[in-house]
Amino acid sequence: MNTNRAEFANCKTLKQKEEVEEIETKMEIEIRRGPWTVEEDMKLINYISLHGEGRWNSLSRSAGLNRTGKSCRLRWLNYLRPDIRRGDISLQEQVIILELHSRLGNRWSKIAQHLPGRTDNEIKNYWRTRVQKHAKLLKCDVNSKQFNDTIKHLWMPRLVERIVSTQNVEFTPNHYSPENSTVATAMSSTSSSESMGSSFYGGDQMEYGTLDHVANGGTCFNGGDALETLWSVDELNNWLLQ
DNA sequence: AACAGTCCCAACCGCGAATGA
DNA sequence: CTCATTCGCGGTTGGGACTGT
Repeated sequence: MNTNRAEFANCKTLKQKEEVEEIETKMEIEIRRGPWTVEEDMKLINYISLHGEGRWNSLSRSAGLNRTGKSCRLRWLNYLRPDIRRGDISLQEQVIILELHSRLGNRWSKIAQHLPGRTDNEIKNYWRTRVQKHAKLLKCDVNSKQFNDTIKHLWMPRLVERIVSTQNVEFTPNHYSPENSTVATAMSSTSSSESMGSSFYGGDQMEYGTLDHVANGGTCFNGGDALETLWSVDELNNWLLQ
């Protein structure tokens, strides 16, 4: 025991000191879990504003937070970051989520990259609470071809129709179809932002505008109850039976 | 008003990948 | 190269808010 004490006292490297601190921390302080307090938030914000992100475990200790590095990282990325966008998922964002999910599956962080200010957690929650709810109502699996077709041929066109009409863009039925989509073009006609990359619809070789363009573009619509007001369950079921 | 059921979202957990010693 | 640590992702859960009876 005394030998260890002496070793601790003599340790010189940062790594050694961090290890000692960690041992002492584990012995003396209970790691906090659960909801964050305002005080904890402030500590994290202040520390990151001075020292930047990264090295979350040591950051947690240095900032005087009795939290795991993981917990700090999550709190920062999903809640405290200054560029976080709050509020309902807009209609444009819904279209992007549905489209990207059909291509990428449950790769939430990849999908989130196309939605500035939205976190993977938020998109994941949206999918689970809103989209899966509709699959449940229709009594089909969320990953089934049937449900994917519903999204592709009914849900997305309706969303796009609503976006276009809200933006007062001239709309014809040809503006959106899964096989021949000019949706992004129509939707981005009021947008001033620059195109940033990925093709919007129909696979890698097709060029119908860009998702990022849509995400960044124009007016932001409140889409909170959009799914529920686009159609009734009966209407969906009738469509499925066709 | 009280209770039960459902919804929603912040936070946690486990695992694999990346990085460093 | 190996092992330990850290990071990031996707799945899951707990509990407060909301809604219906």
